[in-house]
Amino acid sequence: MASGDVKRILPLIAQGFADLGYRRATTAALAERCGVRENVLYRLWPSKKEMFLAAIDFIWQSSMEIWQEILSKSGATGDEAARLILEYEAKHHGETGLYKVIFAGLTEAHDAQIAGALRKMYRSFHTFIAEQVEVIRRETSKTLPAKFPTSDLTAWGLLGISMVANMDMELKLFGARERGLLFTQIAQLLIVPNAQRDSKSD
Amino acid sequence: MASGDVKRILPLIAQGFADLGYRRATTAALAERCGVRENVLYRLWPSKKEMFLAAIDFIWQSSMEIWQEILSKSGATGDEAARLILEYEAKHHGETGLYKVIFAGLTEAHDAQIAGALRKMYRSFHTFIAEQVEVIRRETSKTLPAKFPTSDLTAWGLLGISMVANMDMELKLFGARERGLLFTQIAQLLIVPNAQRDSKSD
DNA sequence: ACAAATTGTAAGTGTACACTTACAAATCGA
DNA sequence: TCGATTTGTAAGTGTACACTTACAATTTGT
Repeated sequence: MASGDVKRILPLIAQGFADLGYRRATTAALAERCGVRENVLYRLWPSKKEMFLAAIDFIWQSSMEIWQEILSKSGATGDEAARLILEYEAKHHGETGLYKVIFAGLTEAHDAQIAGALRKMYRSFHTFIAEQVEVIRRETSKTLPAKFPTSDLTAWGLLGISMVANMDMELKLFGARERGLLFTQIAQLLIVPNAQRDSKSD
Repeated sequence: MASGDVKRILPLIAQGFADLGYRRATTAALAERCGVRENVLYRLWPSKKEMFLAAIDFIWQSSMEIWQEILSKSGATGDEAARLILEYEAKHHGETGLYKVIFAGLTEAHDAQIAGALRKMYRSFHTFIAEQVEVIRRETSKTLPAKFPTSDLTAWGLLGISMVANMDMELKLFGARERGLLFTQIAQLLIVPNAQRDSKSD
């Protein structure tokens, strides 16, 4: 039955798009990775584009599940949870292929459907992060300085950090050490106002 | 003569890649935009890839020239200069097609030459920004708090901010207003430690 | 057990693309 | 002015790709 096949095949399709990008992920290549013939894929989706849209959705859901799990494991919410997610991202960043697919999708963003799918995904992503920032700020309960960015804006900034981190993995710009610092030092600075509490004049 | 032609044609090629991305920018489409036949392009460059590499270089140089000009206009260096560049980026962001080409290149990063060209470009970009951050920090001459990111790290963070800003332009994620704040509030926070000097308890 | 729907295999089809060839028109160097 | 090089035009070529068709092998419902 179709739905069973989709469950087995979709992850492989998604990985294919993540590895190869949209254009290089030919239907033949995708089929081979799945161990089926091309027409089998076309029985599950009407076109390559539809396969890609399904892949975006799948990868997004996978990423989300991982984060949710991290959140639920670290006694409910809070600073600790955020730290765990950041640590996880610093280490396993890009493992799900989320950003690879985003990069692939960006060059196909002239297509309204693909742009829409990416937008939807990225906005959920943003909302999720902004919520975490909110939680942390409520807990630390310091009054925010004037002109300190809203958690909304901060979340976009954090997404930006993730973008360079992933570009680094793609292009080898700086390396794992600095990538880690990006997720800890810079992220801290954006999230809580008192990251600079121990101000020493050396 | 060839070199004259390159001067006229290369900007159009670059714009073509920026508009269409690597794969969709077919040699036929590029030729038409330049008002010449395909084989004329192949008399200037041996392959499409070589055209793309030339385009990367051209766009990078154009961007650099703009920034240098801004710097030289605003009485030497300093906070003012940085503010001007940030303001310029907030307004004209993506006009040169720099980021579009980066996005296009990222999906072709499996090719060692293209990856190399992007890496080189991005590293120069980073060096330039890091230098500006350095200058500003020296001028404000406040002792940096412990664990405050180095100007090097900060520069990567700022590049990340630019990335989301450009993704926004591509996908319409948030809009011009927040894009502006990204370049002012968030950037300020990363560059100087005392962005939160007027801490008011509302 | 047997017709009907589903799955697997293999071979196309049309087209779009990177890149080439052939050759006429113009330009240039002497 | 004339041979040689450069420039412009037009028409290919081979191939890789999205997508299809035909049909045999299975599975399924009754």
